[in-house]
Amino acid sequence: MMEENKYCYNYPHPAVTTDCVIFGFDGNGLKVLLIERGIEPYKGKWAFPGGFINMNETAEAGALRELKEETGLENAYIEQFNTYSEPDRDPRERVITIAHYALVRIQEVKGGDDAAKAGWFHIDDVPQLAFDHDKILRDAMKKLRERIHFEPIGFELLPEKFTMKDLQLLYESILDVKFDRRNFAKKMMHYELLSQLDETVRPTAKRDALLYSFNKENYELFKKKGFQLEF
Amino acid sequence: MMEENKYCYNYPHPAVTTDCVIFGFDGNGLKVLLIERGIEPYKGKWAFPGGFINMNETAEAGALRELKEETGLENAYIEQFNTYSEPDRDPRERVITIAHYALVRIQEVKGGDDAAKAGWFHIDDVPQLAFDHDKILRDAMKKLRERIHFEPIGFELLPEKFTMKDLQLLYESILDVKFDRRNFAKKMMHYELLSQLDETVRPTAKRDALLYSFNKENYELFKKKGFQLEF
DNA sequence: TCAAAAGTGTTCTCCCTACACCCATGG
DNA sequence: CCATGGGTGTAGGGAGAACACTTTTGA
Repeated sequence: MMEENKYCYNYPHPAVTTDCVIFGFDGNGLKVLLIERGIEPYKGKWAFPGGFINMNETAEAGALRELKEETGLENAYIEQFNTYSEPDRDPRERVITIAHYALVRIQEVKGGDDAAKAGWFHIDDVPQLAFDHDKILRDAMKKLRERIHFEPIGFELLPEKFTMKDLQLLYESILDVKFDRRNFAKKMMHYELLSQLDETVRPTAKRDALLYSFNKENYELFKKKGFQLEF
Repeated sequence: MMEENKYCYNYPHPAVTTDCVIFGFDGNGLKVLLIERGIEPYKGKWAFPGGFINMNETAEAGALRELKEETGLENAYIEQFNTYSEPDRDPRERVITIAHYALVRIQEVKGGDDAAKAGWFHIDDVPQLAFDHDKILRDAMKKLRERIHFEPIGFELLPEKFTMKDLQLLYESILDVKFDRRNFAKKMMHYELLSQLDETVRPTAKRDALLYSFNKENYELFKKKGFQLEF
C-alpha cells in the first residue's frame, strides 16, 4: 500500500501547504467558508480549505486553486497574510502553511467540486477549528482590519450595486465598531470612491434606498497617490 | 563527494529558508544590512542574510538565528512580512523563503560571526541584489511603512536617548516625507509616548538639544486600547 | 556679528462628531 | 395613522497645517 518514497534530498524538507480563509458578506455580518474534515487528524472538525502546494505554482496560485475548488470563483481578491511554521502544528509531519485570505461576493459562490461538506459561518459564530486554524482566523481578521485602512477592499465583498447601509454594515462588521449613519455616508462620499446610481431598491419593505457602485476610475487615481482611509 | 540523499518523501517537498531584512538607523537615514555572497549563484552580489530553516525551529526562530549570526544581537524586534514562492526564484532547486524584517539599534551591532563580508547600505543607495531580493526589499519597506501606523516601531531603531530631530528624521526616512519641525514635535508629545529627560546633547556643535526616551508604560496602556498613529 | 540649529506659540481651516427633522411606505 | 427605515443639514470643538521669532553657540 505504501508507495515508494521517490523524492529524496540531502537535508530534511518540510511539506508546504497553502490555506485560504475565504471571507464573504451577506448583508448580515462577515462570514467565513469552512470545510468539514473527512479524514484524520481532526476528522469531523472544521478547517479552512487548503492543500499541498504544487511544485510549479506559486503559493498564491495554490490558494486560488483552492478557492476555485470550493467556490467556483476565479479572480477573487486574494492576499497572503502569514506563514505558519511551528514544528508540531501538524501531527503527521512538519507542515509549513502559507495562509491567504480571499474576499468574495457570496452571492456568486457556487457549491464546490469537492465532496467535502462546506459551510459559511458568521464570524462571531465559528466553532473550534482543526490544527491551529483558530489562530489563523484571528490573524486573518487582524490583517483584514489593517488592510482596510490602506485599500478600500470592502468593495470586493459587496455586489456591484449596494446601499449605503450595506456598506456601513460591512465596515462595522470588519472593524467591530458602530458608526453614525449620517457621518458614515458623508465620509464615504467624501472619498469619491462611490458612484450614486439612478436606481433604488427596497431592502426592508419600507422606503426605497439609493444604490451605489464602486467608482473604479477614482480608485485607480487615488491608489497612485497612495491614500489612507480613516476610520 | 555527493552525500547520499537520505531524506525521502512520497511527494516533492520544496526547500524552505528564512531571510532577514535588517534595518538600522544612524541619524542619517534608514539603512539595511547586506551580505556579499561568496558562492554561486549570484556570487559577489549582495543579499539579505538567510538560510535553511531547521526542522525543529519556527521561521521566526530561524530569522533570529540569522540576525544573531550577523549582528550579535538577540531579542530584536522582528516581524514576518511575506513568503516568496515563485518556482524558479532560486536556480538550484525550488526554494520557498519566509521573509522577515528586523529593527535594530545600529549602535549595538557587532560584526557577525560569519566570514562573509557584510555592510550597511543607505536605503536609497542599495546595489542590485541577488535572487529576487530587490523585490523583497521593496516589500519590506512597504510593510514597515504600513506597520508604523499601528505600532510605534520607530523606537526600536533609536538608542535609548534621542533628540526630537532624530525621531523626526527617522519617521521622514521611513515614510519618505517631510514634516514641519514644530508640528511634528507637538503631535509626538501629544501621543504621550515620549518622556523628556533632564539631559541634553549637542549633536551638531550648535545649541543643546533636549533628550527624550520612549515611554514604555504609556505605550502598553495605549496598545491595550488599540491606537493609531496618524502621519 | 552672523549663520545655523533648537526651542516655542498662534491662527486658521477643515474634518470629525454629535445630534434632529422630514419623508415615504406598509401594516 | 403610526412605526420603521431612509434621506439630509448644522453647530461646535479639536486637531492638523501653515507660519515667525527668539536663543544659543561656534566660527
